[in-house]
Amino acid sequence: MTDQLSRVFAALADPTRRDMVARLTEADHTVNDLAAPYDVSLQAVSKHLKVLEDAGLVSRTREAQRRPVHLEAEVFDLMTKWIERYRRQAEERFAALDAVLARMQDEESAGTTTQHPEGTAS
Amino acid sequence: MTDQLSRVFAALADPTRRDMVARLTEADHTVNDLAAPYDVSLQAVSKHLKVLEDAGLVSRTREAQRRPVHLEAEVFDLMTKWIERYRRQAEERFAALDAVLARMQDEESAGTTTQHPEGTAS
DNA sequence: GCCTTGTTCAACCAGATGGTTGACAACCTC
DNA sequence: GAGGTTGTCAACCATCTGGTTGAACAAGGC
Repeated sequence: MTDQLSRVFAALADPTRRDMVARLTEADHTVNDLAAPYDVSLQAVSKHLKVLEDAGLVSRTREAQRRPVHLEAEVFDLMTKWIERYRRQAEERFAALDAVLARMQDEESAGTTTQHPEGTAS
Repeated sequence: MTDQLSRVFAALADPTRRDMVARLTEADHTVNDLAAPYDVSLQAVSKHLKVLEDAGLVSRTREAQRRPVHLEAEVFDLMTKWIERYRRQAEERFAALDAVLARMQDEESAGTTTQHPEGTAS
């Protein structure tokens, strides 16, 4: 799992980390700050932050003893680009399929052998 | 990791699974079909498919001995909704921050005590 | 009924992940 | 410099993950 896209997806696969990211969209936070709502050790939170940092989702600077955590929102684009690309491709394909089905339906009701009346079908 | 959003992110955190999804946007595939390009056992691919299925990203039907795999593209929306929500929130915050900084810069150059000439600052 | 094709289940293994506790580094304050 | 704050590093542990192999199951084809 070396590529960044994988790391970003993996980082967001954890609810705690997603919650951290959500909170970081509102303001920068220190580690203690971030850890407060969760019922885990500070060290565990520090580990989560490392995962987010390795994925490029956050950055940390130094400010006296504190290490404020800052969201790097541009990384979201990596994901949305991937998702949108394949979503579009899938939608085009499904649209084409629907068109084919509709044409088949038309041909059937303009029809050859079938004997159901045309108005009752849902 | 019980919630679906986590499962979807986790499912796409693997390059092999992302590639499968990408190929499934073009056409449905059987398991054998899907497995062909990868240098792993059929069983491993079957496991990957289980992960994708549990995440709701694909569905499988039966067709003679075959088990065609079909992409369920709507699940993408789950992710894009999450991402877009927080991306927007982050962008708004950063924009507000930029505005504050700009105002501070204005006030400074319109200036009280500072004695640098107004036109040289980048 | 039996063989072939397509797929999954079960058991196992190495390595990653998420958590813990304890030590310690870096920095402010007194 | 002693002492409190803030945060990380190291070692350890249980569980999950992605892979393997071998056996089993399901649905036709013959």
